[in-house]
Amino acid sequence: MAGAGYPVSLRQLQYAVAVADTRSFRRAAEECHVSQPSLSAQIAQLEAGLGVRLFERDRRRVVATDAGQEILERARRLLVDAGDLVEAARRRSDPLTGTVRIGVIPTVAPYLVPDAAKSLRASFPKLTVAWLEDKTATLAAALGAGTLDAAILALPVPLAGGDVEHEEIADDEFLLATAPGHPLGVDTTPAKAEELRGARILLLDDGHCLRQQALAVCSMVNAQEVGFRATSLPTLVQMVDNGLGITLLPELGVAAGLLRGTGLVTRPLASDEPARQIGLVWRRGTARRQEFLLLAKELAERAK
Amino acid sequence: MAGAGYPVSLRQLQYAVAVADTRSFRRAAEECHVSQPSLSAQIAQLEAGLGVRLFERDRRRVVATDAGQEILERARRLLVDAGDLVEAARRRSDPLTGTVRIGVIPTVAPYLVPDAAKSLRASFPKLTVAWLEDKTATLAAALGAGTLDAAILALPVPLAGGDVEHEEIADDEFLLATAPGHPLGVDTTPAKAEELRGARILLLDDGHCLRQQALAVCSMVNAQEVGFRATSLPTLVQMVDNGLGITLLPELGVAAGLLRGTGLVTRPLASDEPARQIGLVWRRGTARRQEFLLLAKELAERAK
DNA sequence: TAAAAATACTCCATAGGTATTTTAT
DNA sequence: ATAAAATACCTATGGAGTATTTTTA
Repeated sequence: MAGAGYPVSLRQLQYAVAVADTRSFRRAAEECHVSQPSLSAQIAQLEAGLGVRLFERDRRRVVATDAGQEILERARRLLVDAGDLVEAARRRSDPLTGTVRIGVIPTVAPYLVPDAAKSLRASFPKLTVAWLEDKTATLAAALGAGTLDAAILALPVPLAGGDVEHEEIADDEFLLATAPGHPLGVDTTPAKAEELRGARILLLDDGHCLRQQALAVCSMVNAQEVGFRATSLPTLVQMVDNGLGITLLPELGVAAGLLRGTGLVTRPLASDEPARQIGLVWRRGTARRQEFLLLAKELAERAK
Repeated sequence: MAGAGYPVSLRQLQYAVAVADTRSFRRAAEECHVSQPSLSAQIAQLEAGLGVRLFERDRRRVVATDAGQEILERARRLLVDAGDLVEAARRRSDPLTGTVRIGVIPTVAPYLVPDAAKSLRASFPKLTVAWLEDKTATLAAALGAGTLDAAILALPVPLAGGDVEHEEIADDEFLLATAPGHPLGVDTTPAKAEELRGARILLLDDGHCLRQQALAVCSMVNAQEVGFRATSLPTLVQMVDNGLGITLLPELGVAAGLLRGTGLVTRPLASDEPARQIGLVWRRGTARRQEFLLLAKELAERAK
């Protein structure tokens, strides 16, 4: 078991990952705050220790070899795990303290974060939350890379690689939103998907997961999407208010005042229509699992 | 992403694990081939870097603190992963070479290993296999600890922690074995479990997984186990030959000559009775996955 | 030629060693 | 009294720095 010690060091792996990320020894050295020769030496030593060339150095670019690809992938995971180990120790000496980086998707952030931040500050005064707003794909990547501690996403989590756990925060139902006077808005009983058939539907831009989820409702009845798309929920609301069509809005946003200042009318969807689940997601093995469970509980309270 | 570098080193973690394993700084130092003060210094530095005390040093014993328990667990995983990374590089530069440590359970080893070793030597001449015979629980632990590369076990794998993959090698059917002239042995048609009702059954000692699997067949019909147990299959065969009862034997052993020199009679069990599956198991993330797939294929051929 | 990585060397921070002290039973 | 870990202090390996050369589009 003891063997002869590992012929690699975490620092060397860190440097190698930086080289892979920046595709340059010089830039990697900058990023790691060491001189280029120092970094070169460490990479050379790493390659010697492993008995394998990791990078092919061409004149104007550095590319990972086939073996390098695999080693780098393992190195990234190892470094994330090492970070988790360190973080675990920090948690031990002082739990619910320090800074936690949480990503939130744009269709949830404005309607949950302000309230949540206030509530968390009250419940966990020593915990600082750095909120980050971005689309699902970006957040998922950051989570895997260890630059994000947790993320508030729509479930199920579409994470390519990487082992994650989650805890549900809220069921976010869709509401059918129409301009005042629109025929679909007169009735106030729950709307069946059937009623959308042939209606002019406005949706969010691509890249928003909310778009996919709304499409799932629409596609069932072949509803007709109009030719242009909104880049945010407030824009979408404006467009509907201007009579360009109808849309589906998340209850969470509406409850948080998304419709303030407009004349929009909403109806719930019939209960058999799909709702989207919002959850708090984190890397399995994170040091802060306990905290995230508490956080999720607190957030679930707030979402009601 | 770059941050300030990790305040821990693989070497420090190695030392810490050695201390946890030996429960002594002095013995850990020996195991790591360094002086005791050197190791003490590294542990102190590690504790300082993590901001947490890992070990409680009492007069005559060293015990891991609560935090130490968790950190050590993470450290072990990290070191295994680091070993896999190094191994992955080695594989790259020279695949199907070197030594691979494979554990085998006692009820399979004598009947598969001799043949398999010969066949593997022919197919992969540069690969040396170090065979290890032990019970399932021991092998599983060694696999998790990284002191074993793979194991031939009965499926499903009863691994507590640790992520493993497997590939099936063989379906090992049970044969009903009786002393010559025993009423259950006259017929040669497949035996129904029903027929075992009330019979005096001989089984292996505890700790052998084969015992559990045979019990699964017996318990269904409430067969009666005799008061003593065999410690190995050959002993079991002798006992049956001496008329102490009947038993269930794995086809694999019988095919390999387990009954040679005895008068035992066997009948297959009816096809709806459970057979045990033998598989090759390895840690997920091992560097040698490709080799193990080839190995399993080769072993599956041999098992026929 | 110019930009990037490799080499040459110097320096110092630190892992490791030996000798010794402290501590707890 | 004794066994084990901590401390003191010295050595030397190797990681990091600056200056320079090599390499190749």
